[in-house]
Amino acid sequence: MANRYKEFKHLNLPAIEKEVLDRWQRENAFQKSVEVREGAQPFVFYEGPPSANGMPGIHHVISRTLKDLVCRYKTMQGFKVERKGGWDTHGLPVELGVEKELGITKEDIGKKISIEEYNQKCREAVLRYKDKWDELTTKMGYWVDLEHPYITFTNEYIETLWWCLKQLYEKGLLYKSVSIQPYSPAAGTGLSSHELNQPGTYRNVKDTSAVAMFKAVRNEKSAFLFQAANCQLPTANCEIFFLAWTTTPWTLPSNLGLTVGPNIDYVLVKTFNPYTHLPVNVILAKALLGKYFKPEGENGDFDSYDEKVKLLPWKILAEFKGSELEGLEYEQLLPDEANSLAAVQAITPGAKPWRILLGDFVTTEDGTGIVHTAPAFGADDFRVGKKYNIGILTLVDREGKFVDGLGEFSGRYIKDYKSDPAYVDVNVDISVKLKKENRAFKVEKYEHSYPHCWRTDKPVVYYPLDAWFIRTTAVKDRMVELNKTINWKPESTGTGRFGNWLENMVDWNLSRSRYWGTPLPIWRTEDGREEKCIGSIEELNAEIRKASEVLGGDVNTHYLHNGILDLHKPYVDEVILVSDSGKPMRREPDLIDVWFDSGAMPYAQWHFPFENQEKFTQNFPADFIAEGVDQTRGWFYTLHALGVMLFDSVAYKTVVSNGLVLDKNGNKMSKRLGNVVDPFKTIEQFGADATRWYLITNASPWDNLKFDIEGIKEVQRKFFGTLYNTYQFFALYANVDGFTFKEDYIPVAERPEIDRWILSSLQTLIKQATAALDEYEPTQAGRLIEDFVDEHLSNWYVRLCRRRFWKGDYEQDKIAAYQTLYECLETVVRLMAPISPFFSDEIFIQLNAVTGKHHGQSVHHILFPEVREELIDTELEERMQLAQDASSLVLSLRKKANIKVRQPLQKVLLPVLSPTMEQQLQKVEDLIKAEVNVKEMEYLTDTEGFIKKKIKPNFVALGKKLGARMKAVSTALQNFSQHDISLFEKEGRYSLPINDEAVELTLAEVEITSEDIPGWSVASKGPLTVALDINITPELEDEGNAREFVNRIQKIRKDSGFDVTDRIDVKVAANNGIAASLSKFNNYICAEILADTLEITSTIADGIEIEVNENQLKVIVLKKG
RNA sequence: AGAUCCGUAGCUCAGCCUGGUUAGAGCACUACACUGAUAAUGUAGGGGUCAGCAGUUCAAAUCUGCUCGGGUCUACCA
Repeated sequence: MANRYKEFKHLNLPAIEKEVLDRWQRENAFQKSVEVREGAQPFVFYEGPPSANGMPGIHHVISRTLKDLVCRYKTMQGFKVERKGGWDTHGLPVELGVEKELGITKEDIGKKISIEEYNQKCREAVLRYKDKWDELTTKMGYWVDLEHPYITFTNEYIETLWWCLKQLYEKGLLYKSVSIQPYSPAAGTGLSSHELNQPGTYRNVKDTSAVAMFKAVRNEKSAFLFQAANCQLPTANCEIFFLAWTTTPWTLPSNLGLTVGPNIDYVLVKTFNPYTHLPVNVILAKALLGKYFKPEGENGDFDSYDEKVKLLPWKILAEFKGSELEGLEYEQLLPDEANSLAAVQAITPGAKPWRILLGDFVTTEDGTGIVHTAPAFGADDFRVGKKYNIGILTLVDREGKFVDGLGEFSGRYIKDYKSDPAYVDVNVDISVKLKKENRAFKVEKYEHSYPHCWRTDKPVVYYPLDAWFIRTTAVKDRMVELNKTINWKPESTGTGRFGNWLENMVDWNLSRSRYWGTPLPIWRTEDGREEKCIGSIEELNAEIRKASEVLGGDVNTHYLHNGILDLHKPYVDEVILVSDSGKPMRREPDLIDVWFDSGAMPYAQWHFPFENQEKFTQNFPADFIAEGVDQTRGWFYTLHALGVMLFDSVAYKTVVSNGLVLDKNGNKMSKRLGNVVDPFKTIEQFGADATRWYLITNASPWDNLKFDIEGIKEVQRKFFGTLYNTYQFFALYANVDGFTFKEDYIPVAERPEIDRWILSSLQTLIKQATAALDEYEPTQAGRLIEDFVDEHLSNWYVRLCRRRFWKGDYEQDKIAAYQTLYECLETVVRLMAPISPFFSDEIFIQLNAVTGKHHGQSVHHILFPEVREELIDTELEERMQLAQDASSLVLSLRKKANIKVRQPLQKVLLPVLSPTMEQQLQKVEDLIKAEVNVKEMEYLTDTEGFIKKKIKPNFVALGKKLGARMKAVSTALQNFSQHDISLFEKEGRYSLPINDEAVELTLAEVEITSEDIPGWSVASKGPLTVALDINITPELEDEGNAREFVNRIQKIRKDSGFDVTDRIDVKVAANNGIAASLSKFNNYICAEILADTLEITSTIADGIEIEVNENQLKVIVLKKG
């Protein structure tokens, strides 16, 4: 055991961290922190896998600090906390990165580069920055198992994913359907939302838009409309039309419905068709009348309507809600062979098209408030169409041209996909046709923002594509229910963002048309009648052999010998399986959403159920996970969905979602803006500890953080600097006195007031910090620790106790001081260890190296401090607060009178309002006197006429009782005389007449404070008032001089580099006044400055010039020996 | 467009859940002081329509509604 505490020269956090890191590595500290808890209750943590194909940024440091501190804390709480690292390795960003690097596009795959080579490139690229990530992980002190991470592209991982998929398949939760997705006819491929969100894809374009007229069918349901239109007889003039607007007239042949908003007001309007000038009745949203009709035309003269005058007369015939229109039928707009009822029903048996539907998505911002609905070409359309079973028509092929059976339009491209100079816009032709047929109410160019394919620059369309779905909607209620058991931090994310998301859930579209990812393990016959879902490698290999036997030829010959070695494309696609009826089956070509990869990590990280069954059982569900709030609908969702579907369980019990890291101006960090903060540089410069402390204490994790390097500097200076100094102070004197905590622990009750106070505060801190951490509020915990170190420990305890450490002999009081300060330091570093693991460990080790109080090589192996409730003394903490306040008040009075603290003063007057207050103050009297340098404290109790008092209502206590009478009482109290107040105090109660009614008041319901002591200079804060006697007697002046002189000599000692224990001889030349002071206090001075002699003469030759209260002196200070 | 979080001093934040009468810290700035641990600290000073409007209440930074501004997620539409 060392016998001296290490004394540092400077505080150099990065250097200390490097040493600590080396030690951790040497001693396998992380591994050991898990091992020492062998057999203990596990605390389960899941690491959300990052993707290592990009560089880590500062925002990764915050979420990882959060994860790390919780895990460290729980370890210190006695739990066994394993943390398996992981890597997310599939997905589009990887593919795009590779394509960029190789200078190819998706079309080149299979041509310029084989899928095999392409995927090989992806596999290499995906862990490109793994080293950088590992480095950051290590340097920031994030303890996570980097040796055995799970990697999503491995066969084992994928095998578990397949197992999961098969479970879902067997539960009937996996199905194939169409979904409406962005599709680029020019490129012949679907686009992901990621691709659609590339900059520049949304562009303002001018399209031909048309308000088409859909003719209502007259029947029982629609009778009320025809009645309103005054058409008792079926005449040609009596036609009613629904108006619907579209910016894509090419979708009109595929129209199968019209959607209205149930709560939107619609009107039936009598008017003329502006193109054909035929009288018509039209229906549209009331709110949009102004778009089509001028106010002057309302109730205009229908009989003398002139086609040349552009003013349409119009008249509202009826008004109704959208909900009243539900189910009404209309005539098909552009009937043809390809979109006949027979054709529709051939695709969707039993479909009932051309009806009015209700949909919440309808707005009255544009168009007519009636939405032309073509299920194939819009996600909303598809959804509402499905609900009403109106069928689906896709009259445009994958190249973007009309199919056969549409007469004049067949074969024409809906947009200029071929860059044909002779291209004629089919949308215009459709509009012209409508105009001619009295089926267009308004046709115009319309400018709007429309997405374009980022590769071909051609407009994207929404198009039905085959996709596999997970029927999450089937377990929606259960997911909602279980979500309520999850502890969300902050809570609002769980109930709000996540809760709402669950409420509005749609089935999970799993399909991705890509190359590098987990293949969907489903094989199908060509007619789609038979299919097989594969759930393991073994099963696949068995099926491979079976197919080879049944189908013969060279089917699967490559895979017969060793089985399949890589579950990725292209290999799985070469495998042909055989159906039960003996037909060949090919794999469904899709890959699955990478979110499935990460959502299945609780199972796949252990290769469950093929291995580690017990391990899995012990580690599911997680006690805690944490990621950025942007993962709410990503990882948090997929984990939850799979947990519920596979095991009817939550996947995590607590989830903390942290906010974003913005730059100091509140802008999002991006490479483009050049405001990204390099985490390596930051850690290099300021240390991981200060960075972590700053990130955690500056703002709650879920608030966005405005990252400012100045904030880290402040943390470093203020918190770590103060703590470091406190330790240095301790080490300095403990080494001098040889304190090694070998003496018995002095019972706290036997220690001085101030020791009991700091220990009581320390217990309070432990209690509060523990509570905060238990509630996943590390910000609170950090701030509490900070306050304690700064306010209590350093600026009060150490400041007031300084003398106890360097004065006097090594006996009880001094030992008590050492024991107390030691306990504070050691406890503080244990409390802060989870947040800032390096410096705390260093200090802990240095302390423990001498005292050996703990068995353990690291603060991270021992237990978190436990509160000793019996040491908490609230009264003591309160009176110390009084002492601090009183001192502060006296100092401010000194300041006002311009009397420095070194000048002793005679007396402080303190009016006390109760005996308790007096007792409390008496106990801290010595502390106050020493701190403010006064000789006596006098308590004023009999105060009438001497102290001026003030009374005001205790609003909290009185509010409920008085209610509206509060104001009157408040005014009455304001007018109380000194006599009234003292009467009240004497009686303990007062009867106040308010509005002819007596209001009884007790002392507890008012606050009485002393305000003034006539003739004295006073200061007050709350109930505390102090007055200071500022007379300086000659006696006091002498002492002031002596103290000033001591101060100067101490400075010389320090400047001369003397040791704190060196003895000196002093010679001083002083004029008469000062000389008298010095000689009078000769003994005191010698004791203070450790001088054996203090010689006072009239002159000395050289020596150092000093000034004592405006007197010039010369001194010679000599070190002895 | 919807959901959600945020808006308090020049800056970073507390206080809001549970309403109570002078709205607090720290940083920065100015002056003075203290220091035998201190890169600290103390005292004093300037600095606030608590984003805005309306409501509830004896009383609103705090509760409710609306509006504005910022962020994020989702959707992107006739």
